[in-house]
Amino acid sequence: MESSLAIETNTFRNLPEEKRQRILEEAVKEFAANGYQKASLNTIVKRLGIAKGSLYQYFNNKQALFLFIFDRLTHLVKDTVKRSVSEGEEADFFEQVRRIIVSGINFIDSFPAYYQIYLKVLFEPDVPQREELIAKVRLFSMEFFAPLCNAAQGKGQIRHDIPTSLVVFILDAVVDRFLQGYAKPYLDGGLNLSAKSPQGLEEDVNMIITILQDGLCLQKGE
Amino acid sequence: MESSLAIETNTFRNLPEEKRQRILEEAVKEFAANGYQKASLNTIVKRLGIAKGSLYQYFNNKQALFLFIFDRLTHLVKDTVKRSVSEGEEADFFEQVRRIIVSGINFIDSFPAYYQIYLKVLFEPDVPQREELIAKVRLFSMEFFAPLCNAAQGKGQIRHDIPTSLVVFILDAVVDRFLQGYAKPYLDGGLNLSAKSPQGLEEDVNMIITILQDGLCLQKGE
DNA sequence: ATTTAATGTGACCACCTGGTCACATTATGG
DNA sequence: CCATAATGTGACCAGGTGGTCACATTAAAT
Repeated sequence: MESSLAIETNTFRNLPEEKRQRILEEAVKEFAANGYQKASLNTIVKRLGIAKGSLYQYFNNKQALFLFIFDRLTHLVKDTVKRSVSEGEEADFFEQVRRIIVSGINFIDSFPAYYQIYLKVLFEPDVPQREELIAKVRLFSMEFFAPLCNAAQGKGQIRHDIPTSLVVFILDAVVDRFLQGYAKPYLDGGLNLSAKSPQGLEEDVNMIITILQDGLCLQKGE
Repeated sequence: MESSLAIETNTFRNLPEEKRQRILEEAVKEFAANGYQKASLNTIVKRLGIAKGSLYQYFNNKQALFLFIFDRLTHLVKDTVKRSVSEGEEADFFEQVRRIIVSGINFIDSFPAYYQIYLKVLFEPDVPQREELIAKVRLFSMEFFAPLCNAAQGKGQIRHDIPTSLVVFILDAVVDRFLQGYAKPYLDGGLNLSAKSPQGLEEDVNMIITILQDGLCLQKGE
């Protein structure tokens, strides 16, 4: 049941499922490879073997096609994160952080092209409604981390001499970079994340969590 | 004394200093605003009030102009970091990390357009020789952090149950993101870094260092 | 003053883009 | 079977790009 404010055309909605998927798949590939501006509708229609006019009967313009795809992206993220996190509702603070990272890895594995699009949007200046789009996806990490931190401070699980905003900032920085490094090897700082086995990844994640917990200094118990 | 492998033309090198600066300034502005691909040579020459043919007598093509500018960028980074760090040669590990962050802030304040170019290159897929260029700039953070960590582990300043590579990774992630947030408000996760006074920034930096030192857990002394 | 070399110039080129539209084709329903 | 609506089509458009080149202008050297 689509709303009447749908960004896509009735014509597109009435298309046979198979064709609709083919079109989206190809468009996602193109946007993932080239970002918004450099993505070429000519290339998309050429690869699909359909006329350009047809594409313009499915979506009013390039922007509409892109926004439709990004909307799917946010839904996919939402679902993936929820699935990974909702299980451990009452878990320890750092366990929940760990789950967020794992769900991020899962998302990248499941929908690498969509994650590419997210990265592109993040750093491409003139994608339409960029800030809103980023905010939509970030809502999960931000709106998720902030209450998590507050709760943890309440429960005495983390220190309260540091503002929540700074804690969230550090968590977000490390998590984001870890995922970026997993998707883009040249950003992993030599960790070689993309080539690691699930076990190897888990070890790295656990050590990162350990550092976040106890810091880089020598521990008293050692 | 330029090498004979110079990327720029003799004609450009013989230009009066003032004109050379004007041209570079305008080109830097354009690349900073639009990245490599979308930067327009037509726009540059229009703003400069020179003919396009002239620009092509200074640089063989768009790529040469860009590489010349990026080369200046790496030199500027090198100088800025060296100046900030060399003073505290024998300082504490975390103090040196703090200095790196401060020198990053200094660089962004001094050469905002150049930092913009770096960010663009970092996430624009088809800039020529992107990986080499990134590596050149990263060399400082990576090749700087790694020996720093090793030395610190030797001196017993940081724990040694965590591989150096992971320590470097976390440092790099946090430092990079902090600087990105300082330059791009929508990346600062609500910290509002770009609007803060130097004192405010210093406080944030110090708290981040504290967390890196001692972790997020409640400290025994509290 | 005259020749020669170095620079400056902008119209022009081929190519690509997002978007349009008159027309062909197909489906639908009476 | 036919009329009408829905869908598919690709040549075409204006606007932009990086790059070229024959020519004008200036500087240097003889």
